[in-house]
Amino acid sequence: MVVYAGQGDPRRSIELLWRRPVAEQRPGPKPGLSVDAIVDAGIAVADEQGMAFSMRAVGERLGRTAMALYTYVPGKNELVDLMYDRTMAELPTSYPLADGWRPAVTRWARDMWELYVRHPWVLQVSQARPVLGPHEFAVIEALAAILVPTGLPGRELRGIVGAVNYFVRGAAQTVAEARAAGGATGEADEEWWYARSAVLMEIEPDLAEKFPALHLLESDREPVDPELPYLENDAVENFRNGLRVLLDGVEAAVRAVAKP
Amino acid sequence: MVVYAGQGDPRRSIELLWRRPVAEQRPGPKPGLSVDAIVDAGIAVADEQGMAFSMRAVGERLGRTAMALYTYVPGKNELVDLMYDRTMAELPTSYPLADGWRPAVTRWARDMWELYVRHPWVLQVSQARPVLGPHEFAVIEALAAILVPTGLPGRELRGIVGAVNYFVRGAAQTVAEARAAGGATGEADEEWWYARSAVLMEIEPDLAEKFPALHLLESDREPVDPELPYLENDAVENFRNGLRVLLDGVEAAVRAVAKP
DNA sequence: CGAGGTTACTTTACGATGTAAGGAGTCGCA
DNA sequence: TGCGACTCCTTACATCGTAAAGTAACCTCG
Repeated sequence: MVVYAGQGDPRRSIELLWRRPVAEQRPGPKPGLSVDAIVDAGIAVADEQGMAFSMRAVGERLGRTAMALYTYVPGKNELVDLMYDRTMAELPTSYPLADGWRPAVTRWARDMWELYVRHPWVLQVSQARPVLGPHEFAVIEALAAILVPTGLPGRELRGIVGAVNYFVRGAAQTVAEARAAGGATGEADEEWWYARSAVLMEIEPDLAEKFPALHLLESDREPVDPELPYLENDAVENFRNGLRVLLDGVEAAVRAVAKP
Repeated sequence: MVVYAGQGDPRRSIELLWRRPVAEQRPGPKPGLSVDAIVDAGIAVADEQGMAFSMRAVGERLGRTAMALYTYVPGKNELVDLMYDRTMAELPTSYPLADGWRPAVTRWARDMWELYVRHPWVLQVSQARPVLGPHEFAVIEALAAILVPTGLPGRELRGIVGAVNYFVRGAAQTVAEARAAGGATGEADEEWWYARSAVLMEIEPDLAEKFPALHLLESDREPVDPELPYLENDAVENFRNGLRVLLDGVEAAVRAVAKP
């Protein structure tokens, strides 16, 4: 389930995201909950159960029914937006530039990647239309602030920011979903892979000849970290090497601007 | 809804994917449907309604009930796997290398990008655990076959293949979801953006000062194609520039191997 | 202090969804 | 001719987001 950013009333959504203070001293019973409490509960539930968490589960965690949430939040979509933005607050808002842009971007990417792995459901919030919350802005600001001093033009910068973003997201998705799928079925990566590749080899024994380049691609594979499961090792390796290549490309662009 | 690759019986899944021929001349009534017909109908419905299509809708398109499908296909997850692999068959299985790897990879990326935009639901099939169908293999084989002749080592190649993949997926997701969200609500990009940015400016007037780098990032924006809606223009621009940067990185790696 | 209106929260209910269970009809082969 | 495998249907269930309406708590104003 990909959740699209606030399709309801834009004003209500944005006021919630930016925490417009609600008028105090209102008639009626004291609120027993708060938007913050609901968002926290939502994140906790989503971390456990993934994006397919239910409003009932969030309510239950707060000792309420699902419908109680609708007093504070217009619907599940908007709650997810709030959860998304609150999650982004876990990241630093700036990175030291003492050693230049490259280590800074690398650290930004690693932090982002770790956040995705920590909160895999975030990967299922639609990227197309930004949530437009304060912390989402801050995260991209942090990356932009690293790259702007390179002197690259806006067009170039947007391409780079996009590419780094896409890359980190994709790389993280690989681990996150590997874990989620394993967790859901209780099946470890190795078992999953083994069961399938065994059947595959039996049904299609000449795979290696049919896809020679792919076979070559899988050569000299060495575990980066023997503690980690199979697919995760792959993902970590791909993240490191892929990011290096990508940043080499950025370096070329930066050099081209520095010495025209 | 992210759909995880075949969590059911591995043998059944893989036999379906590789179209193990079913014994003919079986007792019982003649099958009125076929796996192929169901997969086609599924793709058609998913293209219209997205990944949240229902088994009932697929059945209806074939003049059957939802339950009729379960005779041919174990469940929705497996059907999605089949749809995914069939979709990958739309792509070329090899690219000419006459002009070197770079234009070939560029074309691969563009073809892939267009496929994602054509079938946005494909973006929601989990990447972590491959579907392991013949056409999925063929698509990665095509990319690998372009890059293997560069002489790069396996580790490096995997990083690059991953990065290109992630990048294309991410870039495509941006357009695809922009369209899907617009299509779902009947709301054009411009309206969506306008409604939100107006409220945002009203509530948080000093955005530009709060996020200076972001503000700079948005500078000198020119529509690539005036026919296209707002967000799509962005996406196309980001795709071009991002891919160029990424391939510059690959070029650096290739040169490093060529002349050590 | 008491009435009236507003708010917090609950109960109930509705229309989706994926799919399990079981039955009705159809056909090949003994 | 009948048995058993097969296709397809009907019915049913749990689960989901959330609409509607009711109840009880509480502030404000007379």
